Amino acid sequence: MTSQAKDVPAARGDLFDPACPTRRLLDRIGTKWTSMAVKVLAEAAPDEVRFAELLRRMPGVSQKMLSVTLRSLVRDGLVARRVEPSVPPAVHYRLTTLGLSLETVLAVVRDWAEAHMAEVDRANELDGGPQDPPGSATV
Amino acid sequence: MTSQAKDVPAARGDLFDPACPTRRLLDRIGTKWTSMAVKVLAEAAPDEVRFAELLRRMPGVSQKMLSVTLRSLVRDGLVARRVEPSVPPAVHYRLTTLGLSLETVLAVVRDWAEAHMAEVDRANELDGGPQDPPGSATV
DNA sequence: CTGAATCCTTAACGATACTG
DNA sequence: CAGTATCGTTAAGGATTCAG
Repeated sequence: MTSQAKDVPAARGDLFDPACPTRRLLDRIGTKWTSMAVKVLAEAAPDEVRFAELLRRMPGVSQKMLSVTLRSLVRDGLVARRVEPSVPPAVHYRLTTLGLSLETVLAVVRDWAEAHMAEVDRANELDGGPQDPPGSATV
Repeated sequence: MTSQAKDVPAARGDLFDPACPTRRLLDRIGTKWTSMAVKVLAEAAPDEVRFAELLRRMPGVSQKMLSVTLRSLVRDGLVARRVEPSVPPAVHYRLTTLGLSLETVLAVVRDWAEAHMAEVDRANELDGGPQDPPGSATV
């Protein structure tokens, strides 16, 4: 649908490319439950975690969203899915090597967030708050 | 201001909190143009970059989205905005110290993306393609 | 030049109900 | 137990227009 444009400049670096890997990665880890799922699976690693268990360890997630999230992760090769042929069926999930390496990245994101998001919050409060900080040309 | 709640379970880790800093950070850098804006500003640092220059260095972005993106970044204290009182006005942007530290995180994300997104793509192709890879316990 | 305001389309997300 | 299907809401994002 969108791939047969005439020329698609692509300009300077591939970072501006619509197929920029960074952009696409951010699209994935930016979805609401992906990072949490990866974290929970990483904490359990190398053990597997069952669907219902993930549901329990991810407060707020619905079955649908967990299902959608896991399917994406499996499709991306970040999570492995193993079905135990019993009744009722038991499905186990675990991070692949690739998924584990991604967890490392998410850990960096987490560290920054825990270290600096309070600062971000403060900046926001000053902006919307009663204050009129000197030097702010709010106009 | 947010500290006088009754108990706020906070359960295991604050990572499951709806106000989880990681989740909120991902919401921000997950927006389409934020990471690119930060990257461009980081490349130019410590120099400032004007609005029109950013527009040029971020192919595909519209004036509206650049404006929205920059406003968010400024609100979050990640970017500083300086207005030169001339006609027509010239507005300069630069990363704050906080913004520069975030760029470090984004660099990690970028590195992983460039190193591993091809693998993710391959996993997706195998999934939707004609192949039935040996050893994949898809069941 | 720099931005804000408006309209529209798309997709993520949540709630719910149903199936093997 | 582990999903899928459907529906409705919401918000991100793009195109365009107007203004200081």
